[in-house]
Amino acid sequence: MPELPEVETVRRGLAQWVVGRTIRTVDVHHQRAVRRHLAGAADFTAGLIGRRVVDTRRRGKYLWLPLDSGDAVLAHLGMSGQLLMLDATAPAGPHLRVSFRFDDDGPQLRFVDQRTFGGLSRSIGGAVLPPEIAHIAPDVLEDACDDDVFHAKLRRRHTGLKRALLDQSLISGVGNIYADEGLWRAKLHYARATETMRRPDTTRLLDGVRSVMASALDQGGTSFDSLYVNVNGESGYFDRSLAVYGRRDEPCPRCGTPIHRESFMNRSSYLCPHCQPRPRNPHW
DNA sequence: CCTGCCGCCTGCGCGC
DNA sequence: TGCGCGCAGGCGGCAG
Repeated sequence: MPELPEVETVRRGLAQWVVGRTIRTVDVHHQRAVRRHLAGAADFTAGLIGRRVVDTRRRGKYLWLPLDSGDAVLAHLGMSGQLLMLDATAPAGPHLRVSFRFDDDGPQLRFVDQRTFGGLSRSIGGAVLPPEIAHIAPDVLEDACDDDVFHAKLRRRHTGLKRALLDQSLISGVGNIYADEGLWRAKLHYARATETMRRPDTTRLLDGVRSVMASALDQGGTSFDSLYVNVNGESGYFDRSLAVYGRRDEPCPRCGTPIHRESFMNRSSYLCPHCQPRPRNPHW
């Protein structure tokens, strides 16, 4: 499940493999992969051929490849999307959605996505910041992410803390896994009413999210010696760095209390019932 | 305007 | 063995 560290790992891989190369052909193998390109697959492709990739950028879980035309290839990996660099002779595989060939006949860029929640589009004039993601707030690792601004927005909300953390228009890059991990590090409960957050609470929360993401990034960013642009959440840090996510009944690394799994927002939330006590006035 | 819920997808693992 | 179901979950759209 790609969240910010995984997407950033992919972006770094792409920076090595595609910047400076010119697109020769683009094949859309599955229409759903370009559904966000409203003008259709043919239009998506037409504006890419002959264009040179000049950079790689990311905000939150979105990444984009600015082109020399001023447009950009905008990508979201969804639940299961991968951007892979593969030799032309590599087999297509059942989940191949879009493939890019370059005019140097070098490794191809392939968008592979089992569950098809992800997708690509061509963002018109989106090289600097695609207008399609104007509603996405700066992510937790950006300089543009102002902690005071986030705190003020949080206090104006009337909802639970985890819901707010997952709202990409408030702060971006955080998904279910890093939300749970960040809340655990900050010793905060997911149902804490956002309007009751004090500045030190917000500081702890942001510290928690940033630190867990930083260590994930450290451990995810080690495998660029092959053509494979790592997006697979199962590899590397996934098992080692997580304190609570997916660890029901295992001891809390801090206090030993068995981790709880609770259903919240129709998904799993993992927490330590001792370190993260339920607030007196929870906001579900 | 704000909040919260639904639908979109596929593969895996479990219980009967 | 096989079938059905729950689960994984990000996000756009929309209802209230």
